[in-house]
Amino acid sequence: MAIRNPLPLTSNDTVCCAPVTEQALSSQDAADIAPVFAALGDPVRLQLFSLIAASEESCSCDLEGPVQRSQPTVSHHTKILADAGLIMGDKRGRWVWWRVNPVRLAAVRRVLGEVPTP
Amino acid sequence: MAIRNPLPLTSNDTVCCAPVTEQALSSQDAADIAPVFAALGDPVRLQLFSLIAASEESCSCDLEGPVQRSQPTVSHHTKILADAGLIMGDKRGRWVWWRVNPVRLAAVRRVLGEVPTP
DNA sequence: ATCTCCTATTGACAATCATCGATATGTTGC
DNA sequence: GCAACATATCGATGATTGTCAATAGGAGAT
Repeated sequence: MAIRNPLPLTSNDTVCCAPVTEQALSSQDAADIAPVFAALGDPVRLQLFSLIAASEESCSCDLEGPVQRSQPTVSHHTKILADAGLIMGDKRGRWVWWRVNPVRLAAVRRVLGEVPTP
Repeated sequence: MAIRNPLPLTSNDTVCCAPVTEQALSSQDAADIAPVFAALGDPVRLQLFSLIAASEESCSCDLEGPVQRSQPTVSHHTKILADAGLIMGDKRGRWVWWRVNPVRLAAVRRVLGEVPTP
């Protein structure tokens, strides 16, 4: 369940780029970050992400019902969310438990120009 | 240059849904909001959006250079960003001047669970 | 070991999308 | 009116994507 890194994070958890409201992105940075937004850009994945984000942990078996998609399709979408670094999976026994990656979520917010909390 | 409304805003500028960190989205809400993230999910569009967001106003003629795409392609992408409500275009003379829609941008941040600024 | 259950992968297909050349629309200046 | 320019639309094409049936991989239980 390794996480590739389309939105690079430095070791101290800051983000690669300044908020878009402050500085335009280079083509390279845009190419790195866009997949994270694309991951949230599908209705099924956005709902899956919200289901996982709204509770501490979610089993995959709890996700198929709400989104009304087949098991392979849900697995496909969780993989895309995980590759984007937005969620992390933890296999315990037969189940995979998903939770959001709060650092990545904060990074996405910051790219959108969130005012830093003082 | 009318704006369709995939992410409904009420008259008082609040958002349709609670942050995903607080409550999961319904299928309907996810379907409404996903196009906004999809609009940011293309590298060219994300860079265009950042170029527009980083300055008060941007002429279309200033956008083709940085993203290295043809005029029809840039026009296509600005239309998608505008349909998502993320940018607004103002035609003055021969040029269209683009600026971000701060309300919509704040709404997107809020969906991602931004802490409300007190 | 075998059976059962949960998840991931493969293969295929229809649908959507990004891209650009050509063209249309509309505006400015002469 | 006419020429020049900025933007939008159309049509076509190659690439990507969302979906599911079928199958494989792995973990617990008996």
